[in-house]
Amino acid sequence: MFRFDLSPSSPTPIYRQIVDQVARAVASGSLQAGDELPSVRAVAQQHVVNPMTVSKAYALLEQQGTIERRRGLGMIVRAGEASALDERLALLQPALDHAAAVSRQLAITPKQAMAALKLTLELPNKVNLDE
Amino acid sequence: MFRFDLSPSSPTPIYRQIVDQVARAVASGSLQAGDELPSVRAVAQQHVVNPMTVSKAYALLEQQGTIERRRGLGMIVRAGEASALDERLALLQPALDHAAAVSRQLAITPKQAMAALKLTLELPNKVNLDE
DNA sequence: CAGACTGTATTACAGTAGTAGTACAGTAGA
DNA sequence: TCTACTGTACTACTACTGTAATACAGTCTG
Repeated sequence: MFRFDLSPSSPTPIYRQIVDQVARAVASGSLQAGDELPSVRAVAQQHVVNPMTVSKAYALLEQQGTIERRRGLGMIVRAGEASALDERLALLQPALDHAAAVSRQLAITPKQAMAALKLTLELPNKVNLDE
Repeated sequence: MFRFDLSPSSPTPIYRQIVDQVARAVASGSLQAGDELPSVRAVAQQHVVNPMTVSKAYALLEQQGTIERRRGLGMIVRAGEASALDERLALLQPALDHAAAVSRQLAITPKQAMAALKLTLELPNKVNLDE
């Protein structure tokens, strides 16, 4: 069962985080057509958010054709295949653009920024706050 | 004269972007005590935002002791010295954490993500959207 | 059928961010 | 003094995000 990683302190709204994470999971192949997503109530309870917030995200995803909402049954993924690497990289690009802009603003050299990212990427056990 | 790089499409509120960018510029030494910041009206006009939004950011910065607001004269930086590298890296860390989380969600390997960041960092002429 | 789950609808509210427009007060220079 | 800049105050508004509580409708299982 898919697991969301929601960060209330992020400037990105909760519902947006849900939508983005499902989109990414589909792009990466973690989620495939036919997979089930956790129920509105389960997500709301687990992440201590209002069910309507989760429902709003799922409504958007349904609108995009990514999932199908089934009253009484829950959500099912409808999207097709995982994306190629270049498409996935395009989805990563905004985050990289931001990190690059911030490092420039901080007068951090590319080399230093790269070293820091390398550490961040290689510490999967570290609790990373998403978004 | 300091130049802001504001992105209306970012989830980060405009006033927050202003505050963050001044903080980063001070940390990097780009802005030093005694430097002047552009006026509320100039920033508002240039970036097509309401002057009160800019004023709000400046008010926060004054509250933090980073700047001094002078009616009729404009803003002056009051903060002290640039930060050491490790402090600057700490300011970059949230952006790296996010990029790392997104790359994981997209099943992009560390090597691929690093290569993409390298390209992003080395294209200063590219129009990077901040935040 | 009852119970336990599923998603939805509804209403009203609160907080945050941002806005428009106007006027006031302060500063500096001609 | 006038002009052109400076920041602020104020009011009311809009848009967005998220919430609480409740009840309804749908599905499945024992």
